[in-house]
Amino acid sequence: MALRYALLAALQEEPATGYELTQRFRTYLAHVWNATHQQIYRELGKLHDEGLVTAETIAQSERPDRKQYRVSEAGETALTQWLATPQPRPATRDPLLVKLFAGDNLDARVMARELAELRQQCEQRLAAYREMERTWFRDPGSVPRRYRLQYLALRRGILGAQSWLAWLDEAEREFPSTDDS
Amino acid sequence: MALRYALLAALQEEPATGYELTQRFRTYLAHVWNATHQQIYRELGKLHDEGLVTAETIAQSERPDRKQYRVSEAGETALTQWLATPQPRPATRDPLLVKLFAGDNLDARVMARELAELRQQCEQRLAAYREMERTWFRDPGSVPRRYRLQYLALRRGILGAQSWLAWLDEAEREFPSTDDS
DNA sequence: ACTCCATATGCACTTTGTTGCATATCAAGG
DNA sequence: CCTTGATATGCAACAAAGTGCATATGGAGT
Repeated sequence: MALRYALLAALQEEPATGYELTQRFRTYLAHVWNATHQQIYRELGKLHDEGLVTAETIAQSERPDRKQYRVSEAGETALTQWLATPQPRPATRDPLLVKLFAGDNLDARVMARELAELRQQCEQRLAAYREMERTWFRDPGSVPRRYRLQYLALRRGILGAQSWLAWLDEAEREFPSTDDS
Repeated sequence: MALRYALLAALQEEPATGYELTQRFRTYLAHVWNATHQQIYRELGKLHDEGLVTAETIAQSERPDRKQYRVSEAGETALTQWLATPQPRPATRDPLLVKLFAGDNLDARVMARELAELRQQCEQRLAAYREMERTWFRDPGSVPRRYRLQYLALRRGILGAQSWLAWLDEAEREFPSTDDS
């Protein structure tokens, strides 16, 4: 359900094509809502059928045609309504933690490698978030509200990554890395 | 995919009925993998069809029959194999953060209420985790490995909840609660 | 020449999770 | 007496997300 509203919100910031939206979801929306291009195109089609967005085809020589979408009035109404509805928290489902419940069948070296990979991923993400923080939100007080809210989402990404790193510090004591990378 | 392995891991700790498993998933597995009883029964059926678990029907007077499942050898093999396979991290999809990207359409009072609810939820969960910590893991060093790993999962729950509370401290500055509860 | 990558859009199939409903018994409380 | 809640198991329909594949062009690198 929320994908469509993520799309509407993104389109409201600026009209875009499916391709551009895909890029936004990969970059500065990755810590908020993940979606593939297939999912995005599919949902944009539905949104269009339901009249929540309008489409404009832009012909290009040298490149495939682009379809630019923008939010319709009905779309804005739908978005506003959804915003006012409290959303249930997403359920936790983490395969890594599931593994911890397998006890004796769990190989410590395999696990250590998986933890190392996770650490790398977290560090990379954290670095990317820090980079965004530096470039766009150097002085969060002077930023207009719209972007201050986005900064809050980014802050969540940062705090989330940090909390995973803190957990990894504990987990790596149980699964010491053999360090044969 | 991971649900079945969560079931196998849980059954390996101790054979159980779908009903008992449902209770475990609701209590001390809630911070690891969420599943409803419908999902659990369905997956147990598949697991049985595939020979990864065996079932024993226990007739009860006064109560509906129970079907107790236990992991078969094939099941243990499948579990071990899965454990050795690195699992991709679950993608972030958070409707609350999506809302932050809607900018001007987002009502501050509505948001403040949603944050308050989230805070309550986090605090409740944290208290529940702390309780588990106290009752089962008072001295983590003296606990056998199998349960030390479960404690690690619990630690993740605790750190996760704390990191959300830290974020809420920041978010509530942007959406001050009117405190008319 | 050939391959890879970016641009640009999509369909079809499968898996996974959600939601509503169904059934049967017993104990406890109003 | 009647309802609610715990015990105990499931089916069916639907929604959401994942995976594989398809197509078309142009530029850059080997």
